[in-house]
Amino acid sequence: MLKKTDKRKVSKSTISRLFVYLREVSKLANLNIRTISSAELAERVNLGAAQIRKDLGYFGHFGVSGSGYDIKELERALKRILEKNKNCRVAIVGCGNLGTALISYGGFQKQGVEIAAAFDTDPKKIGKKYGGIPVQPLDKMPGAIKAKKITIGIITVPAQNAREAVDCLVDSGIKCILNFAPVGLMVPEDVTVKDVDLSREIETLSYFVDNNVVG
Amino acid sequence: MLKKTDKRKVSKSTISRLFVYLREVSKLANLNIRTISSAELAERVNLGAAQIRKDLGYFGHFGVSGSGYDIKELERALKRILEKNKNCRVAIVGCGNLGTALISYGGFQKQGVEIAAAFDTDPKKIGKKYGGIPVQPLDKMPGAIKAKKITIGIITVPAQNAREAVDCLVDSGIKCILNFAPVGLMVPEDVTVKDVDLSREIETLSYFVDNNVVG
DNA sequence: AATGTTTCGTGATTTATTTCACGATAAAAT
DNA sequence: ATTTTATCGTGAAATAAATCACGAAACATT
Ligand SMILES: NC(=O)c1ccc[n+]([C@@H]2O[C@H](COP(=O)([O-])OP(=O)(O)OC[C@H]3O[C@@H](n4cnc5c(N)ncnc54)[C@H](O)[C@@H]3O)[C@@H](O)[C@H]2O)c1
Ligand SMILES: NC(=O)c1ccc[n+]([C@@H]2O[C@H](COP(=O)([O-])OP(=O)(O)OC[C@H]3O[C@@H](n4cnc5c(N)ncnc54)[C@H](O)[C@@H]3O)[C@@H](O)[C@H]2O)c1
Repeated sequence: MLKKTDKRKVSKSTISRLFVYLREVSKLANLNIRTISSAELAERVNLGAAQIRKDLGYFGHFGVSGSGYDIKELERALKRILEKNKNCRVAIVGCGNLGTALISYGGFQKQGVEIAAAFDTDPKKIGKKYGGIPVQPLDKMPGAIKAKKITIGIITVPAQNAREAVDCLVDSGIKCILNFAPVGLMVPEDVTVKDVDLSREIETLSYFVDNNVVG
Repeated sequence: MLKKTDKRKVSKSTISRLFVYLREVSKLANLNIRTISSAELAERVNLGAAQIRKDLGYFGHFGVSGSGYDIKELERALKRILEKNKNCRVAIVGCGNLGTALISYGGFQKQGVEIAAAFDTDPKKIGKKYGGIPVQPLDKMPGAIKAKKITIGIITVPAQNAREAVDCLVDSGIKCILNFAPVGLMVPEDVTVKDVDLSREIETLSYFVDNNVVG
């Protein structure tokens, strides 16, 4: 296992891929398959075999030369690396089209992601429930975030309100934000923002369609 | 301007950032600001100034030494590079939580992205309309895609139905797919798939929260 | 007109990420 | 027991992307 100080040497993309491996390996475990080679796993997740071996290599030796990886063992190892025992709790800020779609999505639970609170400024929405989660006003945020041990904020408010949403999350002690609003957000050094810009994804794809270039 | 054959030298990330620059520059144009330096623009979009200059450099000389970029001119140039005059039409496959959120989203229009058709297999959904778009069965897809000149397919069906959705899109002539289902999709060589894996984004973020490492 | 200041454009450099390639190892076969 | 085969783990090489740094160009000031 990697020492704490070495963790920053493992790239974000590696970690992100480990979740893909875990997902696939869990699927295989349910099918009662015993072992898998890096090449077979690579095929299933559309990645290179060397990539998989290298990614795993940062954390230890999980495979057996000649026969590949024991699926149960690999699953256990990945769960340990990714701390998938520990649930992660998130708050949704902005209960519109997208926010409510996320709240209503059943798939997060299975991945250990719990939507633990939802916020909105619209008085007509406050008090409503989506997927059992009541919509609260912003001034309840600091308390709720602490009480529910929420560590991630998800911003699904219109771009022009994103500033307010971020400030409120940061003031509530949140250090990690997933932002769907199409604006660059300025945050303190110790806060991480990951942007998901869906319009941009589509536009970028469309550029490559029109130019017949595989991106 | 870059020759057609050179386009594959421009990275996907560069193209993706150009859309960000365009968005910001359009905003500035509306505020009647005349010029901006790469450093100021960089600040606004949370990127490096050199990055911006380099990205633009692939396509021509748009700036003026000493005074920066003329905003109107840069906006025009970016629109030309990105062919933002040409609208891009997409089809949504799977009108559940996420699919309908996308259909109902007003922001795509502004970015020149038109949702031109929607499909589902659920008989209860077929015929319904979301944001004015009627939900059609899968067997109408090839015809609708050709008739509406749709070039991008968006997959918002459950993972276990993604295979069917992809096959149907590919058979309808689609070469570019944005996939929200958390599965690796096998497609022919000439088809591009961009995955948007929201669970994975959250999980990856959460890993870095817990480990106090800024990703 | 000369001088100082700003900012671009871009080759060179650095950093990050992926892929290659092969020795080592373990299982299977003879 | 030896050979063959499969497959890992990983340093080295290749590729891709971001950042630096500086000459040249344009503007501003005196
Ligand atoms: N819906 C989509 O498919 C989609 C696609 C791409 C991008 N986005 C982006 O995601 C964000 C949300 O989109 P949407 O379609 O759900 O918008 P929406 O208008 O349907 O919902 C926004 C919600 O945020 C609430 N809100 C406004 N200011 C707030 C604040 N300061 N604090 C808390 N809540 C606040 C509003 O009351 C509303 O309920 C937008 O930034 C949008 O650009 C959405
Ligand atoms: N909703 C979210 O916030 C969210 C978050 C992360 C990932 N996702 C992923 O996005 C996808 C959609 O999620 P959702 O919550 O909207 O699911 P959903 O169950 O609400 O909707 C899925 C829709 O697809 C339709 N469908 C099923 N098979 C189909 C087929 N072969 N062709 C056309 N339509 C078909 C269903 O009838 C249903 O209307 C899933 O793969 C999910 O894992 C969703």
